[in-house]
Amino acid sequence: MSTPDKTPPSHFIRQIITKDVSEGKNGGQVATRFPPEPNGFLHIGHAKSICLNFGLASEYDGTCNLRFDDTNPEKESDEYISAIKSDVEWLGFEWAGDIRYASSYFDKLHGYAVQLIEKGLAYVESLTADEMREYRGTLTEPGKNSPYRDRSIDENLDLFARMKAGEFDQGSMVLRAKIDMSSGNINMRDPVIYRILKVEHHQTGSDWCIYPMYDFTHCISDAIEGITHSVCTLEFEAHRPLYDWVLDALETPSHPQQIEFARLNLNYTITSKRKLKQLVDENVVSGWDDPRMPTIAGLRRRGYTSSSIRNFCEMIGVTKSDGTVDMGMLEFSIRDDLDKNAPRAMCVLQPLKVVIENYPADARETLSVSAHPKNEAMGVREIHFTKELYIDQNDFAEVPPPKFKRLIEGGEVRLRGSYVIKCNEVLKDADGNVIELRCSYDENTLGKKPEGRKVKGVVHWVSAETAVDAEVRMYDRLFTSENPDGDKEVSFLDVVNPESLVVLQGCKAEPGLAKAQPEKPYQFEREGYFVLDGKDASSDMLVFNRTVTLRDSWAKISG
RNA sequence: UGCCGAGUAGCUCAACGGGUAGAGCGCAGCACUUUGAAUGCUGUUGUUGUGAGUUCGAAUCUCAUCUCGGCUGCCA
Repeated sequence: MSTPDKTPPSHFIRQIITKDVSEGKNGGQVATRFPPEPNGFLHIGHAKSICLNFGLASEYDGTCNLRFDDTNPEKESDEYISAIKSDVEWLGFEWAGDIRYASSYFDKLHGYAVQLIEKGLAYVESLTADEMREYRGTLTEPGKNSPYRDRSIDENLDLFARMKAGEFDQGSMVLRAKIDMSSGNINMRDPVIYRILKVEHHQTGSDWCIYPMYDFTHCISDAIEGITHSVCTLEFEAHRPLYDWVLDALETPSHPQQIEFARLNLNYTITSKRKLKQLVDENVVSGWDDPRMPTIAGLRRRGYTSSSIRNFCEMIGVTKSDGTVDMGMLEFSIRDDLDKNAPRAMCVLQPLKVVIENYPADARETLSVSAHPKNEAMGVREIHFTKELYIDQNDFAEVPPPKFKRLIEGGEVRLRGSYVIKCNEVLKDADGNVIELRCSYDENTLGKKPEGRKVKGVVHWVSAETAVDAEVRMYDRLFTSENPDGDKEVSFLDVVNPESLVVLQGCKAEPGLAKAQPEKPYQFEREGYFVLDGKDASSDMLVFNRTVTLRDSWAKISG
């Protein structure tokens, strides 16, 4: 990516912070946080938030905390915590100090809840969940006060203490903030702030049987950590009045400012942790890190680089309008990166044998080919020219379509980095399938244009003698629908692309590819960008994942 | 028939003390080319959701109206 002296474009959050800093608000400091719930893997939408929060912190010379918002032990687990940590690190960000956990504030949170009760601003509710729903009213009708709303402070204190002590059954009581049952904002209709959950917590074990709700926890956690700008997504907009209410009601160390931005939507993909989990649980994909998943782990295994993802996040901007980004943008950002940084290699995906009739059977020439056409610093690689070669089946046509410029019977083509060959004869099997091409090479065309004619086509190839076998996994978008989630009649599970993974066996790779490493991408010339699979490749079997194809204007011409 | 938010090129975004709209992606064409890639050049599309008003002048200010999104978990 070309980034010289390019200041990042401003957006509304940068403007707010710039203004705050210049006015000396918060002592001119900036402190943000990225607060995932450990209930699934992070996805590309989280990457946007991570880049925003950590990016803002570093731009303003501030800090960004990584805090697990772990207030619902029923859905959370430790395995997600470690996955999230490594995703954030891989993206290239460093959190300030130790990792934070909302659960480590449980004592303080409990104290604040007691403080709220003492101020007459919270009460213990004994209505059932169903009754509470009825009392809450609807979007167009106000709610009505609970008969338990006016319990005395002492009674509330006693009841809350006994909730904490485990005297009551799960679901029998909750602690509610006493705000306004007629508010137009349903979040303000006496929201629940503590519930009984007789569940072990992955961090605090069996210390607690009551757990604070998000709205109560998040703002206080931010305040405890001295967060200055609490950046979150649009769906929390209606929660902001509650965020502010809690902090105004309590004597907290600070009062951060919540700012909402539009979450990322990408076409042809889903960014819902719940649905992503469903794909994993129902074995539609091989796991959270399946290369087709829009998770950070999946993109990483697929061959995306962290810088391409960071770049993408900068490219799409930050606003309050809820739009859908074209997949093409993500693909642009990875191609842009890999075109510059991935060494080139040749790999024949669907081999077709080629025999050079005028080349001696026992000869072998070693050719030095540059690893990158525009970057000599990347060095050279060695490939071999021998009597028997492979080219791709797609690069030969018995009946060429219009404008076809690869190999045809009687025609010539350049073998990339090598000689021009001519196809003299086509051999077929009993079913009429082309199984071998008998060709001749022009010995005067190595590094030279052929004399007296023009050869337009260039084709990738490999020596049958020195090529190494490989499995290549051709990945494509996971869904056939632009908006897999958009149709209420059709489940996203029904629009999974059956060709999102096509496994090619018996591919022939140039010998240097035997030393491929995970996360070290290559461009397979004329095919796309590929990377060794980090999980399934072994010392005796190369397995490559296709990250993305090359731009393909031929596909547009040929349909 | 509530509250909140958003509506600028196909997509993502700029234009922020009012002066008839720009970029990236995409797309098209040309050049170059031992990747039908990359690169370079050129070009493309907008009655700034709509209708009024203020003004010499409005994407920017005012009013009205329409459309879309979020909100009725003891989820986050």
